[in-house]
Amino acid sequence: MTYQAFDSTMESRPIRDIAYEQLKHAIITGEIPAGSRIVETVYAEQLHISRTPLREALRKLERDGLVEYLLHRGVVVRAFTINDIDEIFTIRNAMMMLILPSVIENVTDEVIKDLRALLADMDKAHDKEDAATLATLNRAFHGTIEHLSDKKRILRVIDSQEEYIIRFSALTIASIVRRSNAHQEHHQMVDLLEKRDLEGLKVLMHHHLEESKETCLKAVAERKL
Amino acid sequence: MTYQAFDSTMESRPIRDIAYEQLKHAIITGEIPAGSRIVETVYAEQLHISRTPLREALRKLERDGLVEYLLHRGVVVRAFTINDIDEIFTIRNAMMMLILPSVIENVTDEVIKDLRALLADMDKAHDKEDAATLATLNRAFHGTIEHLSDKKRILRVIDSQEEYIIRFSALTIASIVRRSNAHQEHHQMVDLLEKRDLEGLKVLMHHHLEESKETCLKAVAERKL
DNA sequence: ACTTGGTATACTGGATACAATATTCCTTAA
DNA sequence: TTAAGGAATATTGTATCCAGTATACCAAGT
Repeated sequence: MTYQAFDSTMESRPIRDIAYEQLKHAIITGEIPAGSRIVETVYAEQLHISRTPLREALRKLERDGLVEYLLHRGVVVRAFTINDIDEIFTIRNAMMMLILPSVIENVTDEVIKDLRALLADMDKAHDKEDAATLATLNRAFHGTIEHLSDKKRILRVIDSQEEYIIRFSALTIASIVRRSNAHQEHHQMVDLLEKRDLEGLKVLMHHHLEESKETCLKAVAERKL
Repeated sequence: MTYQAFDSTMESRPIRDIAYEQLKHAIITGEIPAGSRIVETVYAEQLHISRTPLREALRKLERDGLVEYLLHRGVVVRAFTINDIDEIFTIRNAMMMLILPSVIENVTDEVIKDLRALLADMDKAHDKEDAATLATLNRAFHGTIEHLSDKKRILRVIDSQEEYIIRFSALTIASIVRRSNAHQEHHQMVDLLEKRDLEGLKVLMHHHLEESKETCLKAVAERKL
């Protein structure tokens, strides 16, 4: 954690949101280990903010389930197991299956073009083995597809898992063989989208996310997290 | 809304949680209509609390997606459409399908006994046409089944929809024919659970929740909400 | 030594005070 | 008359303060 909630350039959003994101990131990356107590005064001081916005951030984290609240004892960071990873991918996969019909419905040639442009960039990053860029582009790619859907609440569920997925995608991308397969699958996705082939896309997407999960679980089992 | 966050008997939990629940309830029931602004000072006064816990409650509601936050302009209650109901039931159904295997795994004869006892009470309420009691027992019944699963995160997703389901179940129970069918299905569920028949339970549960959704959507279409 | 009681300390819970920003409405000049 | 500018107001954003509770520690008695 950078231990600073804002820099000199004025942010256009509340400090609590910045604090929230920093804490969330720090927890997900394990920078603040599971079981740690988050003492309000300590973190408020480290982030150079007062307790009030920090507490509001903690309430959000509480709703996210990242921290546990104990009466008169504040919050502690919740443990994070292999089961969690499994569930997170499972939830994501199930939600994806639910929104795909509306994705197909709403996809336009315009979006296909955008996705192809993204794919071109991803090709480059893939050839250069630029994992960091590839990770970012991957997220953009999936995000673009997902947000074709107008199922707001389902998207909210997906988004609530987003941070984890970002964290984990680094693991899946680290696997060379998985990276190649995933890359191919991304191309196929756009093809199927273009053909408006719902069933094909469902099968492919399900497989794609399952493979990601497996790779990720394997990586974690090998203690790479 | 009762416009009072606590009574004279000391509560053993923070005011913010009480405020959170009251606001959530008021929003879901429509007591605070969609589009309303929630001005902190106004509601703090009505609930006889200060702005601090109220704001923490608002942050939670924000994470729930019940209110929308606008920079320097506070929160407004989000609109609630028929699509939302559709999605809520859809999410619940999908999540249910994901946890059923673990439900079957963890079910014990002890729990079956409890469920049968619940069913007996439900029989009575059903015969007496005591809709209110039936609604409560229904929730207990489903809750008992769901929480047999050890999929913590998936349960969290289900629980996040819980309030809505409670609200809507009043609508489905209002339908006499649906009430009867649902009641029968509940009995069948326990039978299938006892037999550890995963596939049968999946089919039945899926059907059960789909029917509830349809009944609910129909009721809403008839402006009963 | 071990337990018990009490006190000090640390921390959360909640209220209030102050600052910053947005909105409203009125005034004034073209 | 209307548009622009600018107080006045309303409301959020943040900090600080006080009170209440739990925990830790220490001392005294058994």
